[in-house]
Amino acid sequence: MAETTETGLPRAVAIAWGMQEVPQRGPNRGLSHERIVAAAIEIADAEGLAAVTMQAVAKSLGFTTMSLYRYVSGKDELLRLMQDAAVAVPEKVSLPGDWREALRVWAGLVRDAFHAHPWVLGIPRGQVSVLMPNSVRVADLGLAALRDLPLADEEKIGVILTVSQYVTSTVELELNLADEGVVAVTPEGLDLLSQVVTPDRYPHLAPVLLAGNYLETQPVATGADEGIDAGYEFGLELIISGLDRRVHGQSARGVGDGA
Amino acid sequence: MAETTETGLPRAVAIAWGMQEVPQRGPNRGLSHERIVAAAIEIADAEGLAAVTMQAVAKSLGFTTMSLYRYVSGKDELLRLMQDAAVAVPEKVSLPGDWREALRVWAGLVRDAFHAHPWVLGIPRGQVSVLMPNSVRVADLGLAALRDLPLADEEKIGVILTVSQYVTSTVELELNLADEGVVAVTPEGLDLLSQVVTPDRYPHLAPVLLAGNYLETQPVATGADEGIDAGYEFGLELIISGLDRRVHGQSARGVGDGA
DNA sequence: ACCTGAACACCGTTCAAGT
DNA sequence: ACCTGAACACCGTTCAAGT
Repeated sequence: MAETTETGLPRAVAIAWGMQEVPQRGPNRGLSHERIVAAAIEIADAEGLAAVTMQAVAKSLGFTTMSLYRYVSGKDELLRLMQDAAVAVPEKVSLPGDWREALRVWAGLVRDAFHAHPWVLGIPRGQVSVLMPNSVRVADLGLAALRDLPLADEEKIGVILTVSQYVTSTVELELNLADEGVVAVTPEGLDLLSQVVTPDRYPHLAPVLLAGNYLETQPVATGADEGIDAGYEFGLELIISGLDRRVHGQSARGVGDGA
Repeated sequence: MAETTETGLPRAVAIAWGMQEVPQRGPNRGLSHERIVAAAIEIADAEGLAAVTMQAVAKSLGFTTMSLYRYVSGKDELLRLMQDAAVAVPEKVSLPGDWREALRVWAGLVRDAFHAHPWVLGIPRGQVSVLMPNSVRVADLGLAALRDLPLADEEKIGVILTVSQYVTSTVELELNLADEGVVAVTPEGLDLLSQVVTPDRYPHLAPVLLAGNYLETQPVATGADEGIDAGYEFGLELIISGLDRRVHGQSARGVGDGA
């Protein structure tokens, strides 16, 4: 459904790759896709995604709101461009030789990008394109990390999708907790809650909640990042471990070679 | 930061558990939290999240927009209540004895819930509470699936977080592709793209893209669900496999120290 | 007490007009 | 050609007023 240009690509993709030429010739007071996206990102970094309105972006550039529409078909398109620009990864990246370590580094790069621009996670979904420049770059790096693994291309892509999805949702959860604040639950609140989260209705969770292990596991409470990072690594290692096992041929099928 | 009621719980949590009493006595023409949330969900199911405006919800109930504000502090709170109500899981669920199979079933329940109300994924983040009724229910079931596993409570919670996060992002990706449509890329578009996604700049991805394996792996193109489901199961099995290995005492890090 | 009516500030987007 | 000005339809939310 994404509007396709005469080039056969979604407009945002064409723009991001610099293929959507701005006609030129005329006054040209200096507006461009790049400047618009950069201004929008600056606002998002400073004041959050909600502050990114067409009027605010235009104003910060010294233009009227409507001038933006000559470069961007609407706010949706601007958001897509912002999203891709924000998940940039360092120009030079050297990945370790061991695929497990390389995958950890790669996951860390993705995670860092989200930490640098957390508002990316607030962009309405259904607007991500795997064909945008930075998505392509990240995918390429991911495949590089798995270079030596005896897997089919489709499987490698499956792995990097799984890992990047995992990283995404981990950061998302992290941010949710950070501003929702488990702190919002006072001891009295917990007391009240335990009247309704009873062992007979929630036999497995109730004991954990009462022991304080449920909310404590949701980090932030301590203010330290330890809990968060531990949770992040826990899941990542689960995936890596599962992949390791699969590669060594001892999944459900059977036990393989002794290599 | 979430506004806390005098009960010591976030307002949305109190409402969802039925602890936020509506004062009563007076005209009372029949509005209630439940009816408002149900009406909003009906609109979201039929026309998408964007169609859920305070005015639309009120109108569908035959009330004025402002009447809603007596029950709900604002749209944010309404969205939180909708979210929790939407991820409901069947009343009676029997999980298989084997934890691997139980985890698969559990993940499937979560996945079904998102499929039934895909707009849930469009709700702005930072508004999820793990203390809402259905979240608690789902967590309880997840712990039930892991009942017999020799893991600490914190670790079990880590596992169900990892799995539910994975399921969430899988469905999200799936929906993105469904309405973004890889179809939007014509053969000419792919041609154009290959001029910029070159083997020298993207050594690992370019060959895959040219072979058609990149976009094909992103399903939908075929219209069949096979690709999607295969991708979903691939990642899930990776996690389960990793967990299995961990439980059996041989993590990826210490491959050397045999079982 | 519950609900309404009118109003406010703001948003994305259009269109015709200026240079 | 690029940009502006005025205007439109819509949104969430407020406040004082009705019953």
